[in-house]
Amino acid sequence: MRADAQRNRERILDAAEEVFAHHGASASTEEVARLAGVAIGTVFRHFPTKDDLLAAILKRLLARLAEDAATLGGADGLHVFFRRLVEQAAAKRTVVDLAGVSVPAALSQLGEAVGELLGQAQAAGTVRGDVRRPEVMALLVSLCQGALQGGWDAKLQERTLAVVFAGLAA
Amino acid sequence: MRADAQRNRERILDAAEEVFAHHGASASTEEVARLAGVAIGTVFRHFPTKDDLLAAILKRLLARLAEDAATLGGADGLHVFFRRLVEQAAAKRTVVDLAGVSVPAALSQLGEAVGELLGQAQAAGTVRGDVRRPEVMALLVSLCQGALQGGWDAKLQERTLAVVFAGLAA
DNA sequence: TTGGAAAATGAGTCTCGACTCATTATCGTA
DNA sequence: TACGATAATGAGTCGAGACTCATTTTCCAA
Repeated sequence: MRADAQRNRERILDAAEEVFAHHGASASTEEVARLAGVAIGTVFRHFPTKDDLLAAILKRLLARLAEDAATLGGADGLHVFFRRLVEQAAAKRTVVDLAGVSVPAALSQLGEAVGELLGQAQAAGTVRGDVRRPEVMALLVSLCQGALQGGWDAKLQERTLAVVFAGLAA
Repeated sequence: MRADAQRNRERILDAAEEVFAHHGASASTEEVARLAGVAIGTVFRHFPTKDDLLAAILKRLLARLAEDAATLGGADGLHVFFRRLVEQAAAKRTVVDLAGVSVPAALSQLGEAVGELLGQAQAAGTVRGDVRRPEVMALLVSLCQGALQGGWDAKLQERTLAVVFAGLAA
């Protein structure tokens, strides 16, 4: 791949992340091109359809999250991760808005990272032993959705998470 | 209002509820008109913009939910209501998909009904006393969002709700 | 019954956004 | 450097869907 192509690809991904974070997945490809400083045709050369573009940034984002999760650990790693994700969701629509686009590989990667955190929390006795990964993921997704849509303030977020954490606790 | 106008208004609302439930808020007004058996112009005579139509069915739906909540009560009324709502969310996109449209009056009506259920559950000792209405609403909205998007099966729904109920419990 | 107001009709307009492609520019190799 | 391959450009096509309005139909009060 030629150097300019490589450079533009990165620019487009960065721009797309920014644009979709602010205006949701319904933002136009044209807007992405403008922010990236390339012509619209260039965007479509790299990502033949809008869905391809969405899938690409979603994959990147999920990978980043999984990586983030992997650096955490210990008794309250899971709790920290929950809080961090919910906070981000309120600010950035991206992850949340993209129900339609699927990137199975990236998602399962995140799932494993969360499973790891759950295991550690259970080992430390911070979380009940009979809780399993699927419901933890379900709660995570739900809370992100809710935070985005509801426009929670810090207080409400804390109180809501407190209820969920209590439910997870031993 | 003339009799035919009244009749058509009802038909349109019913059709809209059906259509938006299945295909989400992005379904076309034309589709609604077709199902209602009226011309597209008739829909716009009754609801000048698509948002007006969405707001109208959302208002209806929230009122129905509030009414539903009002018939419940006792120690586990809140729990029953949670479960019922989450189940519906998985089947019908309508309530959930409509983040953008706001119908403050209808929403606060639902809020009060939930508050009432919460009060009763707390009086019965089924729910901790320090839980307040806003976080209960936040959890309700979040779980509906999550259920819709995640396509939960019955098992997962039950396990997820179990965690939340444990968090609410005394 | 009938006249006119209210309502319905649906073909047509308009906007917006995804996507194309002939042309032009840029890169990297020989 | 020169040149062919690769990439970028952006005006233009296309389809979809919200909304309009001149015309026709329906209701109902007198």
